[in-house]
Amino acid sequence: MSKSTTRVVSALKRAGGFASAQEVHQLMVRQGDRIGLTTIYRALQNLLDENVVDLLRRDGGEAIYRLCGEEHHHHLRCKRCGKTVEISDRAIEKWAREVAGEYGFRDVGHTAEFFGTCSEC
Amino acid sequence: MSKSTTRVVSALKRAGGFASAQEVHQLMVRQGDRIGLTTIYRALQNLLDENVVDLLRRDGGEAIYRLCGEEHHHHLRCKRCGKTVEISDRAIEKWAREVAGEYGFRDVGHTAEFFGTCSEC
DNA sequence: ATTGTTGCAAACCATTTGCATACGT
DNA sequence: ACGTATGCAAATGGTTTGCAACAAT
Repeated sequence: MSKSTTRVVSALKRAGGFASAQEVHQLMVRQGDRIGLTTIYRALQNLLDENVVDLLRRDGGEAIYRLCGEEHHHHLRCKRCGKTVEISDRAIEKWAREVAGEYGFRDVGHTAEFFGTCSEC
Repeated sequence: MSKSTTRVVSALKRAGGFASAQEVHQLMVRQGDRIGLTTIYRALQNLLDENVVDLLRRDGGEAIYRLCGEEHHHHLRCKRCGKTVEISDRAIEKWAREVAGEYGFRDVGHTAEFFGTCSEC
Protein backbone atom coordinates (compact mmCIF):
# COMPACT_ATOMS: atom_id res chain seq x y z
CA MET A 1 0.00 0.00 0.00
CA SER A 2 1.61 3.22 -1.17
CA LYS A 3 2.14 6.21 1.06
CA SER A 4 -0.65 8.30 -0.44
CA THR A 5 -3.07 5.38 -0.18
CA THR A 6 -2.38 5.30 3.56
CA ARG A 7 -3.05 9.01 3.77
CA VAL A 8 -6.37 8.52 1.98
CA VAL A 9 -7.36 5.86 4.50
CA SER A 10 -6.66 8.19 7.36
CA ALA A 11 -8.66 10.95 5.66
CA LEU A 12 -11.57 8.53 5.32
CA LYS A 13 -11.29 7.80 9.02
CA ARG A 14 -11.42 11.51 9.73
CA ALA A 15 -14.45 11.88 7.45
CA GLY A 16 -16.23 9.36 9.64
CA GLY A 17 -18.81 8.07 7.17
CA PHE A 18 -19.30 8.17 3.44
CA ALA A 19 -17.24 10.55 1.36
CA SER A 20 -16.82 11.12 -2.35
CA ALA A 21 -13.39 11.28 -3.96
CA GLN A 22 -13.72 15.03 -4.32
CA GLU A 23 -14.72 15.42 -0.67
CA VAL A 24 -11.75 13.36 0.45
CA HIS A 25 -9.56 15.57 -1.68
CA GLN A 26 -10.97 18.80 -0.24
CA LEU A 27 -10.65 17.44 3.27
CA MET A 28 -7.00 16.55 2.77
CA VAL A 29 -6.06 19.78 1.02
CA ARG A 30 -7.86 21.88 3.63
CA GLN A 31 -5.72 20.17 6.26
CA GLY A 32 -2.51 20.95 4.42
CA ASP A 33 -1.98 17.53 2.85
CA ARG A 34 -0.71 18.17 -0.67
CA ILE A 35 -2.14 15.54 -3.03
CA GLY A 36 -3.73 15.43 -6.49
CA LEU A 37 -7.26 14.39 -7.20
CA THR A 38 -6.02 11.73 -9.61
CA THR A 39 -4.06 10.08 -6.84
CA ILE A 40 -7.16 9.96 -4.65
CA TYR A 41 -9.12 8.22 -7.38
CA ARG A 42 -6.32 5.70 -7.84
CA ALA A 43 -5.97 5.10 -4.12
CA LEU A 44 -9.72 4.52 -3.76
CA GLN A 45 -9.62 2.08 -6.67
CA ASN A 46 -6.85 0.14 -4.95
CA LEU A 47 -8.71 0.14 -1.65
CA LEU A 48 -11.75 -1.23 -3.43
CA ASP A 49 -9.71 -4.03 -4.99
CA GLU A 50 -8.38 -4.94 -1.57
CA ASN A 51 -11.85 -4.73 0.01
CA VAL A 52 -10.77 -2.04 2.40
CA VAL A 53 -13.58 0.29 1.37
CA ASP A 54 -17.19 -0.07 0.24
CA LEU A 55 -18.49 1.80 -2.77
CA LEU A 56 -21.99 3.23 -2.86
CA ARG A 57 -23.71 5.85 -4.98
CA ARG A 58 -25.45 9.03 -4.07
CA ASP A 59 -28.66 10.03 -5.80
CA GLY A 60 -26.83 11.91 -8.52
CA GLY A 61 -24.76 8.82 -9.31
CA GLU A 62 -21.63 10.13 -7.64
CA ALA A 63 -19.49 7.40 -6.03
CA ILE A 64 -19.07 7.51 -2.27
CA TYR A 65 -16.73 5.40 -0.19
CA ARG A 66 -16.38 4.32 3.40
CA LEU A 67 -14.06 2.05 5.29
CA CYS A 68 -15.52 -1.44 5.57
CA GLY A 69 -16.94 -2.39 8.92
CA GLU A 70 -17.05 1.18 10.13
CA GLU A 71 -20.12 2.12 12.11
CA HIS A 72 -22.06 4.93 10.64
CA HIS A 73 -24.98 7.19 11.30
CA HIS A 74 -27.59 9.00 9.26
CA HIS A 75 -28.59 12.58 8.92
CA LEU A 76 -31.95 14.15 9.52
CA ARG A 77 -32.03 17.44 7.68
CA CYS A 78 -34.53 20.28 7.69
CA LYS A 79 -35.72 21.10 4.18
CA ARG A 80 -36.25 24.76 5.10
CA CYS A 81 -33.31 25.87 7.22
CA GLY A 82 -30.83 23.08 6.56
CA LYS A 83 -30.39 22.23 10.26
CA THR A 84 -29.03 18.70 10.45
CA VAL A 85 -28.88 16.21 13.31
CA GLU A 86 -27.19 12.84 13.41
CA ILE A 87 -29.32 9.87 14.29
CA SER A 88 -28.19 6.47 15.43
CA ASP A 89 -28.71 3.69 13.00
CA ARG A 90 -29.08 0.74 15.34
CA ALA A 91 -32.79 0.30 14.69
CA ILE A 92 -32.62 0.60 10.94
CA GLU A 93 -29.60 -1.68 10.84
CA LYS A 94 -31.44 -4.39 12.74
CA TRP A 95 -34.53 -3.98 10.61
CA ALA A 96 -32.50 -4.11 7.40
CA ARG A 97 -30.88 -7.37 8.46
CA GLU A 98 -34.22 -8.93 9.28
CA VAL A 99 -35.92 -7.97 6.05
CA ALA A 100 -32.87 -8.86 3.98
CA GLY A 101 -32.70 -12.23 5.68
CA GLU A 102 -36.20 -12.98 4.45
CA TYR A 103 -34.87 -12.67 0.92
CA GLY A 104 -31.75 -14.73 1.66
CA PHE A 105 -29.37 -11.77 1.55
CA ARG A 106 -26.23 -11.63 3.70
CA ASP A 107 -23.74 -8.87 4.64
CA VAL A 108 -26.39 -6.22 4.38
CA GLY A 109 -25.50 -2.56 4.34
CA HIS A 110 -27.50 0.50 3.43
CA THR A 111 -27.58 4.19 2.69
CA ALA A 112 -30.34 6.39 3.99
CA GLU A 113 -31.13 10.08 4.27
CA PHE A 114 -34.00 11.62 6.16
CA PHE A 115 -35.48 15.04 5.64
CA GLY A 116 -38.40 16.98 7.04
CA THR A 117 -39.32 20.25 8.72
CA CYS A 118 -37.75 21.09 12.06
CA SER A 119 -39.56 22.53 15.08
CA GLU A 120 -38.47 26.11 14.38
CA CYS A 121 -39.58 26.16 10.78
CA MET B 1 -48.13 13.23 -20.55
CA SER B 2 -46.71 14.17 -23.94
CA LYS B 3 -46.77 11.88 -26.94
CA SER B 4 -43.09 10.98 -26.80
CA THR B 5 -43.35 10.26 -23.09
CA THR B 6 -46.04 7.72 -23.87
CA ARG B 7 -43.81 6.15 -26.49
CA VAL B 8 -41.01 5.87 -23.95
CA VAL B 9 -43.33 4.08 -21.55
CA SER B 10 -44.25 1.55 -24.19
CA ALA B 11 -40.57 1.04 -25.04
CA LEU B 12 -39.90 0.37 -21.37
CA LYS B 13 -42.68 -2.19 -21.39
CA ARG B 14 -41.10 -3.84 -24.39
CA ALA B 15 -37.70 -3.80 -22.66
CA GLY B 16 -39.26 -5.78 -19.86
CA GLY B 17 -36.84 -5.00 -17.06
CA PHE B 18 -34.23 -2.36 -16.42
CA ALA B 19 -32.97 -0.20 -19.27
CA SER B 20 -30.71 2.83 -19.48
CA ALA B 21 -31.74 5.95 -21.38
CA GLN B 22 -29.34 5.04 -24.15
CA GLU B 23 -30.71 1.52 -24.37
CA VAL B 24 -34.28 2.78 -24.56
CA HIS B 25 -33.14 5.09 -27.34
CA GLN B 26 -31.48 2.29 -29.31
CA LEU B 27 -34.49 0.05 -28.83
CA MET B 28 -36.86 2.71 -30.16
CA VAL B 29 -34.68 3.71 -33.08
CA ARG B 30 -34.05 0.08 -34.04
CA GLN B 31 -37.80 -0.37 -34.21
CA GLY B 32 -38.26 2.60 -36.49
CA ASP B 33 -39.40 5.10 -33.87
CA ARG B 34 -37.70 8.40 -34.68
CA ILE B 35 -36.81 10.20 -31.44
CA GLY B 36 -33.83 12.08 -30.01
CA LEU B 37 -31.82 11.00 -27.02
CA THR B 38 -32.54 14.31 -25.31
CA THR B 39 -36.25 13.66 -25.48
CA ILE B 40 -35.76 10.27 -23.86
CA TYR B 41 -33.88 11.84 -20.98
CA ARG B 42 -36.61 14.44 -20.55
CA ALA B 43 -39.37 11.83 -20.73
CA LEU B 44 -37.64 9.65 -18.13
CA GLN B 45 -37.25 12.67 -15.87
CA ASN B 46 -40.99 13.35 -16.12
CA LEU B 47 -41.81 9.72 -15.45
CA LEU B 48 -39.61 9.83 -12.38
CA ASP B 49 -41.39 12.93 -11.10
CA GLU B 50 -44.71 11.19 -11.56
CA ASN B 51 -43.43 8.00 -9.93
CA VAL B 52 -44.12 5.94 -13.00
CA VAL B 53 -40.57 4.59 -13.17
CA ASP B 54 -37.92 3.55 -10.69
CA LEU B 55 -34.35 4.70 -10.98
CA LEU B 56 -31.47 2.44 -10.05
CA ARG B 57 -27.78 2.50 -10.89
CA ARG B 58 -25.54 0.01 -12.58
CA ASP B 59 -22.04 -0.60 -11.29
CA GLY B 60 -20.52 2.10 -13.47
CA GLY B 61 -22.99 4.63 -12.08
CA GLU B 62 -25.17 4.67 -15.20
CA ALA B 63 -28.87 5.26 -14.46
CA ILE B 64 -31.31 2.49 -15.31
CA TYR B 65 -35.09 2.71 -15.22
CA ARG B 66 -38.03 0.37 -14.97
CA LEU B 67 -41.77 0.76 -14.68
CA CYS B 68 -42.97 0.38 -11.12
CA GLY B 69 -46.05 0.43 -8.95
CA GLU B 70 -47.00 3.62 -7.15
CA GLU B 71 -46.35 2.37 -3.63
CA HIS B 72 -43.30 3.75 -1.90
CA HIS B 73 -40.72 1.03 -1.61
CA HIS B 74 -36.99 0.47 -1.45
CA HIS B 75 -34.56 -1.80 -3.17
CA LEU B 76 -32.37 -4.56 -1.86
CA ARG B 77 -29.59 -5.18 -4.30
CA CYS B 78 -26.92 -7.88 -4.56
CA LYS B 79 -23.46 -6.37 -4.79
CA ARG B 80 -22.18 -9.32 -6.81
CA CYS B 81 -24.81 -10.16 -9.41
CA GLY B 82 -26.99 -7.06 -9.32
CA LYS B 83 -30.19 -8.98 -8.56
CA THR B 84 -32.66 -6.52 -7.07
CA VAL B 85 -35.85 -7.01 -5.09
CA GLU B 86 -38.35 -4.43 -3.94
CA ILE B 87 -39.04 -4.31 -0.21
CA SER B 88 -41.98 -2.71 1.51
CA ASP B 89 -41.22 0.39 3.45
CA ARG B 90 -43.90 0.29 6.10
CA ALA B 91 -41.46 -0.48 8.91
CA ILE B 92 -38.84 2.08 7.97
CA GLU B 93 -41.50 4.72 7.39
CA LYS B 94 -42.89 4.23 10.87
CA TRP B 95 -39.45 4.17 12.41
CA ALA B 96 -38.40 7.33 10.59
CA ARG B 97 -41.44 9.20 11.87
CA GLU B 98 -40.78 8.08 15.44
CA VAL B 99 -37.12 9.01 15.50
CA ALA B 100 -37.74 12.28 13.66
CA GLY B 101 -40.49 13.11 16.14
CA GLU B 102 -37.99 12.85 18.98
CA TYR B 103 -36.09 15.70 17.37
CA GLY B 104 -39.23 17.72 16.68
CA PHE B 105 -39.23 17.17 12.93
CA ARG B 106 -42.43 16.97 10.90
CA ASP B 107 -43.29 15.84 7.35
CA VAL B 108 -40.50 13.36 7.31
CA GLY B 109 -39.45 11.72 4.09
CA HIS B 110 -36.46 9.60 3.30
CA THR B 111 -34.36 7.88 0.69
CA ALA B 112 -32.81 4.51 1.35
CA GLU B 113 -31.02 1.77 -0.54
CA PHE B 114 -30.00 -1.60 0.79
CA PHE B 115 -27.31 -3.85 -0.57
CA GLY B 116 -25.78 -7.19 0.35
CA THR B 117 -24.99 -10.61 -1.04
CA CYS B 118 -27.85 -12.75 -2.30
CA SER B 119 -28.29 -16.45 -1.64
CA GLU B 120 -26.82 -17.54 -4.98
CA CYS B 121 -23.64 -15.49 -4.70
C1' DA C 1 18.85 1.24 -14.25
C1' DT C 2 14.51 -0.28 -13.35
C1' DT C 3 10.23 -0.06 -11.40
C1' DG C 4 6.51 2.10 -9.33
C1' DT C 5 4.16 6.74 -7.98
C1' DT C 6 2.46 11.23 -8.86
C1' DG C 7 -0.25 14.96 -11.04
C1' DC C 8 -1.35 17.95 -14.80
C1' DA C 9 -3.98 18.23 -18.88
C1' DA C 10 -6.73 16.02 -22.04
C1' DA C 11 -10.03 12.43 -22.95
C1' DC C 12 -14.32 10.08 -21.74
C1' DC C 13 -19.10 9.25 -21.10
C1' DA C 14 -23.62 9.82 -19.22
C1' DT C 15 -26.48 13.50 -18.58
C1' DT C 16 -28.19 18.42 -18.91
C1' DT C 17 -28.91 22.85 -21.05
C1' DG C 18 -29.22 26.71 -24.71
C1' DC C 19 -31.42 27.77 -28.45
C1' DA C 20 -33.75 27.71 -32.70
C1' DT C 21 -37.23 24.95 -35.21
C1' DA C 22 -41.65 22.55 -35.52
C1' DC C 23 -46.13 21.30 -33.47
C1' DG C 24 -50.77 21.64 -31.30
C1' DT C 25 -54.67 24.33 -30.05
C1' DA D 1 -50.43 33.67 -32.39
C1' DC D 2 -49.16 31.28 -28.25
C1' DG D 3 -47.16 28.06 -25.33
C1' DT D 4 -45.15 23.51 -25.47
C1' DA D 5 -42.33 19.78 -27.36
C1' DT D 6 -38.32 18.42 -29.91
C1' DG D 7 -33.48 17.71 -31.14
C1' DC D 8 -29.05 19.19 -32.38
C1' DA D 9 -24.82 20.92 -30.56
C1' DA D 10 -22.39 22.58 -26.83
C1' DA D 11 -21.70 22.57 -21.90
C1' DT D 12 -21.23 20.05 -17.50
C1' DG D 13 -19.38 17.14 -14.01
C1' DG D 14 -17.53 13.02 -12.18
C1' DT D 15 -14.11 9.85 -13.42
C1' DT D 16 -10.20 7.82 -16.20
C1' DT D 17 -6.04 7.89 -18.97
C1' DG D 18 -1.65 9.50 -21.52
C1' DC D 19 2.43 11.01 -20.47
C1' DA D 20 6.42 13.09 -18.65
C1' DA D 21 8.68 14.27 -14.27
C1' DC D 22 9.88 12.16 -9.94
C1' DA D 23 11.04 9.08 -6.13
C1' DA D 24 12.56 4.52 -4.34
C1' DT D 25 15.05 0.29 -4.46
